[in-house]
Amino acid sequence: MVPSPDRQRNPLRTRNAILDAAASLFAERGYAATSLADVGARAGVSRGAPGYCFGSKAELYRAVLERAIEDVRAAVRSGRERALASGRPSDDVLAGAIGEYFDYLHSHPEFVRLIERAALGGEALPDGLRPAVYAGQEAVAAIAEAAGLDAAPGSEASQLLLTMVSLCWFPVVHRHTVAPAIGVDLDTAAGLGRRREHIMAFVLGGVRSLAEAGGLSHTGRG
Amino acid sequence: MVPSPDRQRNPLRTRNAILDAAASLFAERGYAATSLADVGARAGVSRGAPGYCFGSKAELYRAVLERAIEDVRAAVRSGRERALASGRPSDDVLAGAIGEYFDYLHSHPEFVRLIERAALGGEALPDGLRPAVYAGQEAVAAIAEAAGLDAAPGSEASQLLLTMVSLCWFPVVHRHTVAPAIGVDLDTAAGLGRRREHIMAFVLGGVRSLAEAGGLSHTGRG
DNA sequence: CGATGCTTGCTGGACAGCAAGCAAGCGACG
DNA sequence: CGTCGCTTGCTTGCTGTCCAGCAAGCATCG
Repeated sequence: MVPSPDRQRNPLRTRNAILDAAASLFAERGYAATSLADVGARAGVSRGAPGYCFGSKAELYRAVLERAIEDVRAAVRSGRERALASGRPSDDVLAGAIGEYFDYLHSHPEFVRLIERAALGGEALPDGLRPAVYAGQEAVAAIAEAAGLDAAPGSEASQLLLTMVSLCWFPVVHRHTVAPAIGVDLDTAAGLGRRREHIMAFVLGGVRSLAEAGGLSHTGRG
Repeated sequence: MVPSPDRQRNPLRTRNAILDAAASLFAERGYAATSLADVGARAGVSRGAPGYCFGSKAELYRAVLERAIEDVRAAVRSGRERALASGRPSDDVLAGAIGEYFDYLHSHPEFVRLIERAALGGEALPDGLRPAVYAGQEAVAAIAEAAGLDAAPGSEASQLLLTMVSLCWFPVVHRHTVAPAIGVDLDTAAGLGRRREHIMAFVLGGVRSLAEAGGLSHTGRG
């Protein structure tokens, strides 16, 4: 790697370039199929720079995961605050949350792939996922507020959140495999929008039906 | 690999042993992180046998995927036939289909992981997935019958099936990651059962609500 | 029935290519 | 000049592929 003359020394910039490159490559190809040389090339640094900056490949992977999870945690928090500030009816807030989450995942497919691969495991140690738990708990609290449910672990709010996450997550991963095989188009903006609407309508309908049937503390609008 | 004296020559048995071993290893560790020597060891054959029987690693992977998809296609077909023969009300059939699919995936986590990795792609060519399309179309037809909907591509039946698949699929993959972070227990039989019930109730509620709101041709019971 | 010659299933050594990690080197900055 | 950030040459271990060889079966012949 010939150092271009205009490039100043900038450790932080290098570090972030390597993190970006590694994140995209790990997401695309997986941990085992990505070499440190590939990462260096995409980051515009030398073959050895990733190893130098992060000590080892495993450590680089950990750092990538940590940053990704911290990012999504920040997104959850900001979304929650916006929802709280809006003062809208709970059904609207719930619908808004679903739509926002759906859009967030579809504009960060790299994040989804990364986490998906980590969850499949085996390729490398998925430690350093501690912050993920906090992100999850914050999300449960947010959704419980929105739907007017109890936020305890194992509660209906948890189940509801898992349902929302499942529905928003799947189309990102299986956009080009299961979805077209089933006959759902997710390649066009229109198709994606239809899926989005379906999920929102479906979840709201399901919540309403659960509330009626199970006598939940769902407060409807308020 | 010392050939055990009792082991007779048996090409089919060897081939299947290699396919089994490769399927479990690819599912556990991914394509790139699995060596042909590992496959041979787990299959109880020599290091060179996988390469000899399948020509190349990529070809072995293709064969593994093909068999897995063929298996699930058979399962879909048999489930559909059983549902048709039962003559039960459509809501019951729908609920039964969801429950069966949920159980099928949870008793074949290896299949889920395999397909998930293939969908994430990049690791290897996900060709030979043509049979998957047929399986998908058969499943749409089945679900359309069950819910009394139109089975055309892009129809509500497709959307509904994708919803069912998403909900049943996700807990298998994220059983030890997202689910516990959110506070949903999927490790005990009781927790898994709760999730199962939640999904079934939720989908039925959603379908009913869609039918009421959108004026769908959902025929309720019949 | 036994011997013979060929096919086929499978083994394990050889080899080339690649990737991670190490360390010496080198230019820039303080 | 010393330190820091990074590069580059090299080592070492692993992996896919090729291939020569061996042994089990099978058919044909004596």
